[in-house]
Formats: sequence, structure tokens, C-alpha cells
Amino acid sequence: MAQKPSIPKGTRDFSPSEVIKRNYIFDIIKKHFQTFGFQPIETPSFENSETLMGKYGDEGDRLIFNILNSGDFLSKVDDSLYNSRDSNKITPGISEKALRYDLTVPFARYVVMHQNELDFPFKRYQIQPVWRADRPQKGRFREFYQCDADVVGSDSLLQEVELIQLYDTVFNDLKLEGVIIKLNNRKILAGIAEVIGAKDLLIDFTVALDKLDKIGEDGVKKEMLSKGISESAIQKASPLFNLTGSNADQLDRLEELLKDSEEGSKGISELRFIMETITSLGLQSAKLVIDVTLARGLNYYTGAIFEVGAPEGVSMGSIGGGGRYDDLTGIFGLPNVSGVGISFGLDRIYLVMEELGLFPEAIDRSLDVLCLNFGAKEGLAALKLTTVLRKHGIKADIYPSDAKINKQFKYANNRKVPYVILLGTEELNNNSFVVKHMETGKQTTYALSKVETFIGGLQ
RNA sequence: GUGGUUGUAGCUCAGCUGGUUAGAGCGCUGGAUUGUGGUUCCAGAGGUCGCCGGUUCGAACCCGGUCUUCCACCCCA
Repeated sequence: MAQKPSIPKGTRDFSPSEVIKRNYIFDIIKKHFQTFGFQPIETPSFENSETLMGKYGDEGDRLIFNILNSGDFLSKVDDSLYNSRDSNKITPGISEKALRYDLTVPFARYVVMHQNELDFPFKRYQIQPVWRADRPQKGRFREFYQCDADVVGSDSLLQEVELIQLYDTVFNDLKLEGVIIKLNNRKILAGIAEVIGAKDLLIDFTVALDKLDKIGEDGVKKEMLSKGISESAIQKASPLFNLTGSNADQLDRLEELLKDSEEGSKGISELRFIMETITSLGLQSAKLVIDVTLARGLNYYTGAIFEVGAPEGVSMGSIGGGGRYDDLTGIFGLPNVSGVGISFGLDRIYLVMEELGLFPEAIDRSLDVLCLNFGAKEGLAALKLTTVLRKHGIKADIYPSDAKINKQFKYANNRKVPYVILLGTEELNNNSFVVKHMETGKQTTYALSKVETFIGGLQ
């Protein structure tokens, strides 16, 4: 080995136990996507650059992985453009494809392209990796999985309600209790900006407000000032900085604040409907809270905004997010189709579950039974036995060579195999086999003709 | 993209102001135990000290660059 091999920054290999645990999460998410009536689709890992560019804001564009054209692409670049050394201008000329940045925009593209084949409302789920050229941190990777469920073609608020139930159902089934589903509405944010006279600074206003729990009231005010939001506007918005109390109390105060804004009032009534409906239906283990500071950078949300935080005491960014977007397919030429969706961040959910020790105990047990190998004749008999066990759906294997029994036992131990079968010369002669229960050390002899007795005892 | 941080055996980590042959625990291999693991005892293997360059008589240690890790911004799952 001339040089140690490596993998790109922010990517990971997954070993057997990790894959099994990841699949455990995938399976539960997928199961509930299906019981809620979502249908699966998949889209290419890379899209045409123009499909993705400009959909995620300037920051998003920077984080998109571009794919270099094939062939002698540089020779086709105009001389003056080439000499400008301006990456932003040259990139479109040498890169026409880019890796998928999320699942929502490709889905919007899919809906537009397949609109005549789809029955609306169309509920789709999609579980695929996405890529971002971000600087990695804990829980932040350059390749990670998103698990999305979206509904297009219905502007009913029942969709929002169902999506909250879906979050609750999945996290409850994962035994990840106490997750916090934060709920806000873009119309409320817009209404506030309108009421305080900073309508054209909506994005700056919300981005600053979003940082309230991080940099505090003074920090937020400072950032707003620096973005050109006036002192008096900030003063008007100040009730937001310490909006506490029950969800209902907060709604009442917001309603008062927004009474002169048609859009804001609409946002309040939407939020109120969702809260009241969920309250009457009840949640299993998630907590639903209103959080007016919840902004999220994605600029296509127009109604509800969701974000899921890990249970208290676990330091991890959001493990899920979503919202409603009225005009996403409009960008691709299909106006007036409303969509709402949520996403589960598989990789972060994994980290949280690992930290809290929530995976089932024997989840990575890859073998139920290992037959030891005592030689050619005995090994063949053991293989026959292994075959029978496999036909009964038991995860069984035979040690491939007649290595020292000590070594074979050690292997079984390391693989955490609960039962080891010994079938040596003695057993072969009297048509029997010995089962050793590794945990207790207890050994039981069975007749080869009565394998079922052993299988029956395996529970 | 900005600022900082980390890298020594398969893993977790020691290694003094720069000084001879870079250590430990766990794991691995062999033996005590040629059909009994997880406990114990004995022995052994395993390292271009992330990589490239510089300073020096001499570099794991100092300097520069680069890659990687993690952290804070930015943003986000």
C-alpha cells in the first residue's frame, strides 16, 4: 500500500452494525410513510444545474456540488471569459449538472414533468441521499440521507395536521420520546414585518429573529439594526422577544399584534386551526409548540413551517423540518399547486438514538446459530444441519474450516452468537448434536432426527 | 466561505525545555488447554509519529503549506 486510502471530507463508511441500525430507522419511517398513504418515488442523484440553481438562496447555491462536464470542456470556454478568472461566470460553461441538494426541488420538478400521470392530491415519499458542499461538523455531513413526505395539490390544513401526526407516530415508534415539534407560519412572520413597517426586509428580519435563543434579545436587535431595520420597528416587534406562556396565550397576543395585517391574521387562524385540531386529536409522545422565531432559511415556504428538535438534553441541530410552499412548482411552469411536506434527517436521528441508547439490544445480532467444524465428514453433517436450520428461517452458519475449537468458539463469542452447535465424531456416530447456549454455558444433546425440537425451543 | 482545533499501533490514548532503540491499556496471534468461548497466566507480532517541505549536528515535538477531525460563525437535516 503506497499510500493510505481515504474518503472525501464529510463522507463515511458504514460498517455492518451501523447499516443495520440505519436500516432499522429507515424501515420504521418507510412503514409509517406507507400507512399514511404516501407513495414512493426516486429521482436522479444529479440534476441539470438550472433545476437547482437559485432555488435555495445565495448560500444554498454556494453549497451545491457542481459536476464538471466531460471531455475537453475548457477548450470550449470563451477566451475573454477564461481570462477573467471569475469562477461564478465560468462555472455555467464548464458544469451543466449538479448533485441533488435536497429532495423537495427535484420533487417539484418531477411533479411538473409528470403532472398528467399524477392523481392529485399526490402524496409521495422519497428516501435518498443528498449532497452539500458544507464544512462538516458533528451531525453535519456532505453526504446524508433525507426522508421526505410531501403532499401536492391540496391546500387543506388537514395535511399539516396529518404531517404532525406522522412525525409523532414515527418518533414514537422509534422510542425517541419527547421530541419537540416547533410550529410557525410564514404569514405570521410576513405580517409582523408588515405591521412594523419592514416588509421589504422580511428575510433579514426573520433570519435575525431566528437567532433569538442563540444570541439573545440584544444580539437580535443589534443584527436587525445592522440590516437597516429601524429602531422604532424593532420596538414594535419587541413583544416577540419574550413571548412565553401556553400556546393559546401566545396566539392571543400575536393576534392582537397582527390585527391590522390581513396576511398576519390569516397566519394566526391557520396556526390556531392546526393547534386546536392536534390538541383534540392528541399526540403520543411528541411535544408541539409554537415558536414565532422559527424562520428556516428556505425561501419557498409560504405557510406553515415545521422544525423538529431532539429531546431536551441532547445537543443536536434539528432532526427534521418542513413546511408549506404555495408556489414551488410555479418555478417550473406549473402555477397554483400547493404543497406541504416534512423531512426526517436520518443521520442526525441515528446520532441521537445512539446517544440515548435507543436501539433494540440484539439489533445487530447477525447469527442465531453457528455450527462448529470438526473435520471433513463432521463438517458435511454440520452443513446439512445448517441447511435445515436456514430453511426454517434461522440465521445459521457453519465455520468454514476445522480450525481449533478454541478459535471457533472465540469467533462465535465475538459475533455474539447465542447458540453454538457441536457436531463432532462422537455425535456423528450416534446421530446427535450438542447445542451450547453461550450465555449460560448449558449444553443440551438432541437427536439429528429431531432438529425441530431444538428449533421449537428457539422461541 | 471566515476564524480556531485535532491527527502517534487495529481502537482509546501517554510521550517533559528538540536528544540514543517512540510507550501503555484494550484488541490480535501463539502457548498453558490437539472437543469448549466470555475469567486468568506467559510469550509474540504490529508504527514512513496524517502528508509535503523548511530550521537544526539532531524533529513525534519548532516553522510553513496541505489533507483530515471537531468547534464557533454562515447556513442547515
